[in-house]
Amino acid sequence: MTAEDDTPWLTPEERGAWLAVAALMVQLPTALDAQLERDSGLSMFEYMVLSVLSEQPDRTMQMTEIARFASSSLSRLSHTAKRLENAGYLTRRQVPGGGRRTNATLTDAGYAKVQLTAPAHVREVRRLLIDTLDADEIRVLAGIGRKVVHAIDPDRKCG
Amino acid sequence: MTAEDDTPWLTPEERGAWLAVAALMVQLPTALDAQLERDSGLSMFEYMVLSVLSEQPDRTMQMTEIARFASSSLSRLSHTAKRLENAGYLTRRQVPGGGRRTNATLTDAGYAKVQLTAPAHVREVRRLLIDTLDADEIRVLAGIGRKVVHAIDPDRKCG
DNA sequence: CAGATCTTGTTGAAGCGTCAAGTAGCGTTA
DNA sequence: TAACGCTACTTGACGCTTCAACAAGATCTG
Repeated sequence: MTAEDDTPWLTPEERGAWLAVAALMVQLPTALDAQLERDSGLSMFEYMVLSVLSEQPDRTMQMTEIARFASSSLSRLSHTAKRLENAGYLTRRQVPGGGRRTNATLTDAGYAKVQLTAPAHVREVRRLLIDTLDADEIRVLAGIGRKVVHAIDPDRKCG
Repeated sequence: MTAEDDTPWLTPEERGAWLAVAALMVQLPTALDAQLERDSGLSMFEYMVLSVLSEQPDRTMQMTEIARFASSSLSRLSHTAKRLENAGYLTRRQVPGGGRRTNATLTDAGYAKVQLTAPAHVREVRRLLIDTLDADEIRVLAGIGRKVVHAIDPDRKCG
């Protein structure tokens, strides 16, 4: 905050953008979590796990893949998978082949849960994000997201 | 997912933008938290509290104001304030005037902590967000943030 | 002035995420 | 074939956030 140091402080415009992003970064997850919790009893993260499984042809994915896709630690996923397994939404099984790989598979109940949950969730994503912006903003936003994610982790596989 | 229902599913472009935002929304807080934790032992939220106090002329703010500014519940702030108070970074005092208002004030140690922590934090915000984008993107991003935050909570005071 | 209600803030319990440690299969090296 | 190391995953403990309940002061209302 002093006048003369070598810290590259933000300009007023940059600061404004940063404050706006910080607010979005905090509030959007909270808002989406609230809708999911209220309507389905799922957290955003749980929904992402079930959702990504539901998009696979065999409703199956390896734990590590799911974790990468959901930007989560394997530990977090393992805890959550246990809860989802207890709830009857998925099953886990060692992959017979090699290593200690584990596959998670969506059960019929899990698939039904996603089908039931998706519409209201998509509506909320639309209401809060997509329909709030015009086509140009959406295009720019997609680019921004990809650039920032790349800055955070240059050698990431998916996303 | 079925062909005929009234759910306004996302177009491929919209879906791409949403996935990019979702990734940003999850990874940027994690990355910034990691830097702060590593270099200062503070969480992003703790830093925001100390930081906003440091910007007040008298280093003082009412709890409710701080909570609004940090997009947090009063409960979360109360717990965190207790920890920051125990760490010697701030003090709390009932406002003598009316109601049950409580003011938090940054101590000298707290102010020093912010001064010490800010440069590396700003550098990280620059590295991951600001310097990754061009001026146009930053301008658009600021607008997007404000619009989305407004969609989430139309009658919010600050931000 | 008694009671109701609103705002503001704190507290304790429960749940989730993180971190460090442990388990498990497999390849590689000696 | 024993020892080491690597990847993949799980587990338990600890810390933070949330949620519900409570507390404290002010104001309104009969």
